[in-house]
Order: sequence, then C-alpha cells, then structure tokens
Amino acid sequence: MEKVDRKSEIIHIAAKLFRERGFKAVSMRDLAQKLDIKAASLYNHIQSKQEILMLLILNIAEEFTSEMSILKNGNESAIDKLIKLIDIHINITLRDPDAIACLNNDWMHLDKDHKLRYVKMRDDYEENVREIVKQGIDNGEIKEHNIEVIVFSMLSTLRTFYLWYGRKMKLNSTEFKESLTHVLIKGIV
Amino acid sequence: MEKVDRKSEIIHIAAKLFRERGFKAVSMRDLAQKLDIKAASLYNHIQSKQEILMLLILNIAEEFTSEMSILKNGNESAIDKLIKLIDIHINITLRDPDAIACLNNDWMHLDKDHKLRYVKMRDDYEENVREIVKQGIDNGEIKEHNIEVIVFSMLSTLRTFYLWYGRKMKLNSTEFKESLTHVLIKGIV
DNA sequence: CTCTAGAACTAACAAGTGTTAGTTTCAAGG
DNA sequence: CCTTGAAACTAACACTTGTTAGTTCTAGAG
Repeated sequence: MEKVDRKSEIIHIAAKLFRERGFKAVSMRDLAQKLDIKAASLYNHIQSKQEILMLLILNIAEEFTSEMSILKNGNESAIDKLIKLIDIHINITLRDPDAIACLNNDWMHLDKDHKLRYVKMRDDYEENVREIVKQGIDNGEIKEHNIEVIVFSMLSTLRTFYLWYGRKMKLNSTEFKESLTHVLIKGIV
Repeated sequence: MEKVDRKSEIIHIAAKLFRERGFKAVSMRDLAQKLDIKAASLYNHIQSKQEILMLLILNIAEEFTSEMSILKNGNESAIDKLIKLIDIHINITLRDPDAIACLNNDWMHLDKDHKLRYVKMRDDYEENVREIVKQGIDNGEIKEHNIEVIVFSMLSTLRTFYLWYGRKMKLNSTEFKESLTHVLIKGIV
C-alpha cells in the first residue's frame, strides 16, 4: 500500500517542518530525527538541503503556471475565470498546504537561478490575473475599481488560505468555495 | 536633527534585513556590517538578537491591541468599525512596513514567553474582529455569509498589504483606502 | 550460500553562529 | 589637563551548520 519511496517521505516531512519553523531554522539533523535516522543518511536520497526546497517550491509554482495557462486560453467570461482561479488555489492548498507555506515564506532562500525562475513565474502569474481583471472591467463585468487593488485583495486572500482552513471553518470544500466566491466576487460586481 | 540614538538605528536596520531574508538568515555580523561596526559592538546597545525581534514584534502587536480596544468600545456601526479597521492597518503598515513583515513572518522565532504573549494578542484581536462582523450580521448591516470567511478575507488582505503598496499602485494613501474599502466592504453589504 | 546494492551508520571537516571578556579610542565636562 | 563614560575594537568561546568519506548492515536475486 504505502509504497511511497523514501525521497518523497523526506520531502513531505521537510515541508511540514519548514512550515512550522522556516527553512533556515530546520537543520538536517532535525529533519533526520523525525525520520529516525542520522543526518548523513539523508544524503543517500537527496543531493542537498537546497534540493528539497527547490523541489517543494518549483513543483507547486509550475503547477500554478500550467493551470494559469489553461485558464488564460479559455473563453469563459472574466468572472468565470476568477471563480476558476479561486478553485485552483483552494484545490492545491487543500492537497498540499505545507508546500504552499514554503512557497509563500521560504522562496527567498532558493539559490540564485531557481529564485530567478520562481520570481519570473510569480510575476507572470500576477500579470495574467491582472489581464483577466482588466478584461472584466473593459467589457463591463467588473466595476471600475483600481485593478491593482482587486488583484492584491484576491491574491492575498487566496495565498494565505493555508493559514485559515481547518481552524474555525466547519465548512466542507464546496461550501467554502461558494462562500469565498461570494465574498470575493459579488463584492466586485 | 537626526538625534536618533544608536539602538533605534540598529533595530530599524535589523527590521529591514529581517524582512528581506528572515530572522534566522540574518547574522549579527551581517547586521553589524550594515552599520559599519563589528558584531561585538552591537552588544553595547542591545542585550541579544532576541531582544531586537521582541521589540520589533511586541511593540507593533501592542499598538494593534490598543487600537482595537478603542475601536471595540466605540459605538459606531459595524461597517464603520470595519472601515476604521482598514484605516488602522494601512496607517501602521505605511509607517512601519518592515516591522509588519517581521511580525507576519518571524513571530515563531520569539522565545517561549514572548511567543505566548504574541499569540494571545493575535487571537484576541481576531476574536474582536469576529465580534464586529457578528454584530454587523445580527443587525442586518452585513449579508449573512460565513463569519470566518469574511474575517479571513479581510485580515489576509490587510496583513499582507506591506507586500503590495508601492509596487504597482500609483495611489496616495487616501485614494488607496477608499478603493480598498470599496472592494472589501461593498462586497459584503 | 553468495553477491549485490541500497540504506543505514560513525567520524570528521570547515565554516558560521550568538555572545562574552577585556582593551582601546575619543569627545565632552569639570 | 584630567577624568569619565560611551562606543568602538580584537580575540576567543562553545556550539551548530551542511556535507563528505568510508564503513557496516541487511534483504532479495542468482
């Protein structure tokens, strides 16, 4: 059953620790201890501490990028695209909240090249959201507010969802999506 | 003129570095270098690295707490209280964005007692926001959505404002407040 | 039973950490 | 001119960091 290889297990537990304490505050010895092995043994499975961080962040970032490219090329209305955007964020967050936390908080500890790639993806992503909102304003679906404020408000909420779900919210994911969509969208229209 | 003492200067620069790299990734030698002195010299002014973090975070946290206690005892409508809440967050963020970043990202590195105090203040603060929203729903000012979703959406946006202002927003603070208030409040009503 | 290879181990490294002790520098006040 | 005290310095400490080298253990294949 649980035929996950050790590498995935290491990365999974690392994500949990990074989320709790931050990348820099988790040592390889801390991580090893959680797996009941010695730090040196980790290197039979991974190349470096950096590799763990890189895999955690870039995999998720690429998933967002690929979802966005589908969304972008669709021909729904702007509002429907924003609803799908909420859906994407909630689905990924519910599946992998620890990785989302790492992406939010520890991206600056990526090494130079991977940081550049990450920041590029992030900027492009935001630019695409901006385009969707702009399109919605142009064809009258969305009230003419400042675009940046709308993008900021939406993405801030979606990106920090991992901090809130499961705390005081006794909603299942469908109910939650509906409720959040109401709050975020019906406010704009 | 610039009669700021050295301690404030140290804390100010530390906040900037902590914001960029995170508390754990900034060494006392890094901090000293920015001030053109040696690490050991810092200890003529501060007690420890922890003290810097503690002052940065608890001062801001206490400011939020005290503002909230004024807000709470006022007798405006719920919506007016939420508008004031936006105002409080934006004012503090504009005055001290680096400290806000520390509070958001590095509170877990506070030592045990200060962390407890911080988390208590944070929980109380959120509970007070919840009460305001509840009050607004009870007297019909606010549509009956899930309370937690509204609180989450508002606080997520306000707390990460430091990441956005000055990036693509060419609004002055008054214009911005109005715009954000529209987006956050008019969506609820 | 033997061989192999993956995965654990021990020991050690060079570099970096926060912090302390003790010393020097130097401008302001008497 | 002398004293004082603040604020810088050098040197060192004990400890932690990520990582490597070399070794042992062990389960499965032939």
